[in-house]
Amino acid sequence: MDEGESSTNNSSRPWESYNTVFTNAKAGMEGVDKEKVQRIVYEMSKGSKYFQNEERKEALMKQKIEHMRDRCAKLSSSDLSNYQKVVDRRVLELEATRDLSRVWLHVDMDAFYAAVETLSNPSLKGKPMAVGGLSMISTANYEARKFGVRAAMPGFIARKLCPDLIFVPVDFSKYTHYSDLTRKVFRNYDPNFIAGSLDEAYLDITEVCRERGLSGAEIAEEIRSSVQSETGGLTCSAGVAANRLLAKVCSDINKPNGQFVLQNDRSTIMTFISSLPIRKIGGIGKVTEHILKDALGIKTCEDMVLKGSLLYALFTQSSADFFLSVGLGLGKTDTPEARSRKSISSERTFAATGDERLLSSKLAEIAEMLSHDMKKEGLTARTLTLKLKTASFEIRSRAVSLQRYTCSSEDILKHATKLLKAELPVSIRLIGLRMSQFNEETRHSDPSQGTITKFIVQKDSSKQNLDDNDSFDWDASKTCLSNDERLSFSYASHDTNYDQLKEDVVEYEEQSVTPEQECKKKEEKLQVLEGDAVLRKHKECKSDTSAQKTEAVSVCPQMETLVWVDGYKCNLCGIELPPSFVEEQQEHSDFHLAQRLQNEESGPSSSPTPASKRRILGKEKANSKPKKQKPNKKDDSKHIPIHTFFTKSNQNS
DNA sequence: GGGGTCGGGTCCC
DNA sequence: TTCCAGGGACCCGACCCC
Repeated sequence: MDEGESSTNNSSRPWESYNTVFTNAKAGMEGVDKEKVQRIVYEMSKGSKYFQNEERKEALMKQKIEHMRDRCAKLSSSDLSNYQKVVDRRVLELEATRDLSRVWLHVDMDAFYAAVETLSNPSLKGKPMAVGGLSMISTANYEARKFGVRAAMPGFIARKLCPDLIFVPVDFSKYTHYSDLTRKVFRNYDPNFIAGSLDEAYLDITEVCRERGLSGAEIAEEIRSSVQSETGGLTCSAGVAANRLLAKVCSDINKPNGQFVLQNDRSTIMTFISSLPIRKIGGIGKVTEHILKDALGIKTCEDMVLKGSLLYALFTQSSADFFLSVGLGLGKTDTPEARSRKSISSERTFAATGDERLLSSKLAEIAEMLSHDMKKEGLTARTLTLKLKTASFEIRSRAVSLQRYTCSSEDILKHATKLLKAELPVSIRLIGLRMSQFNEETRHSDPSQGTITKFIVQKDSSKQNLDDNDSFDWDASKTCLSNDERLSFSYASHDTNYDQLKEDVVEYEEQSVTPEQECKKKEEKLQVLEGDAVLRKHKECKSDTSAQKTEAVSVCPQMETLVWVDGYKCNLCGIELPPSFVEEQQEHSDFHLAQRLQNEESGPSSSPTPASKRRILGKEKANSKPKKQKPNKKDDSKHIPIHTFFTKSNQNS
């Protein structure tokens, strides 16, 4: 690109400075006439609202870069030498963490969605094809990529680039099915493999290499070949390296249907890294690349170390640390802790409108979708965020934290409407709703509950045809947890729940609530205690008041003894757990025992307290609460490197 | 000053 | 003809309250 040039330049080739993600080199796009693609994308975008917004963003980025250059220029040599000392110390510290004992493999399916579609419709073979629609493409096959068509490109531009392009609508159920097949293969090599998405995974193949006396390359060959045969022809690419960051870079090198192995040897890694463009690193996107290149002259990973003092001078410590570790070829080598979802959202794009009635009906639709998804996952949350994209592509978000956890579409819509009304009048093309700040107590019992829920869903649904192993593992990989991890996690949470329960009882006694609030609270309590499985049952009964009462009593037994009817059905609350779920059944029995103890101790009126309410309550109690481990902001458990980089705040400048 | 919250931004698939 | 998605994570600065 023409770095110094403004987006409003008078060049005879204005498209050259119109940088979109579509012009980046991607696998399969080597022979593409880049300039032609760039020109067509530019011509089709020019003057549009989208284009104007891109220009606005570009201008902001340039401003940021200028600002950084200024600050760079103001650094004295003594500043720099001080920062260099910091770098030297950090290099030593980071080097000390280098672990060359592991062998990581990153598998990435080749043009996954497109390949699946071709598999189910062989007539598409050899023809340029894209999965998606005229507004957006999810992925394109390699024939289409030759024309410059690629993922995240609007379909109407793709069609211009490739008039014969065939569009196939997205069908996630199909991709999930094939993804499951690949995961069956991965599990044989690493039962705790990390699923990055439907089409990629990280496997720690250290043990399998050692046990079978095979090299990483041989295992990679074997896995790729198994994936191909198990799926009936889907190909994938693999990268093998000492850590996940490098393995991911490697899997892209010989794409498609190839592999690349980077030896676990420091000097080999340093050589590899030395010329590696920073954009190849996961987490360094378009913006970060430009900032590093244009403001600091950093183009390769090696430059990150060479210009370390500038990085520590201009960026926050965590960003600088990440850059430096990239420069040293370091990455995660551990199998990460469980990663649970932090938010759930739903959004829809439509033809821009300022019509209040239309917008409110869209809002209601989205609230309904979100509520449905939350109920499906047994989640309740208390922070609602409204996202709007205006007709001019400006993105706004407005959030509100509620008094209590909810998942009801009425609650969501009520608060979302307030947020939206405050923004009107405005022409909007997208509305999104997100719920976050989940009920933590529920969250702690989530891991095993996911499995339980699955069981119940399967039992309830005659349409389900997945076998148990498949669906369980699909769940596990979604939350990045192995079955073992889920169990241990669940056990750990058990005591917490009981302690929590006792505290909630005490706190509840200090409040007065309306019957309606009590009902809602009961709903939360049920989740705290038993997870979404019982909640589901409870909700089913909710429409019928008398049934609800019966249910509420049945889940709060006093002194009965638990018996597993037919080996799987709890006589006390009716929850169903397969006989093979020995530990879950035991855990469930423990729950009833705890409940009995609690009832004996505090009497029957118990209900949780919303977090906000708890804060208002006596500090003593709040403090005595077992503190949940708050994830460290620089937590190493993240297994997918996603970073956003911020410069240090503008101190006195 | 620390923690919580909100809003904007970046990145990934 | 059609005119730039949707879901999720994380980071940071600013602001507010205690």
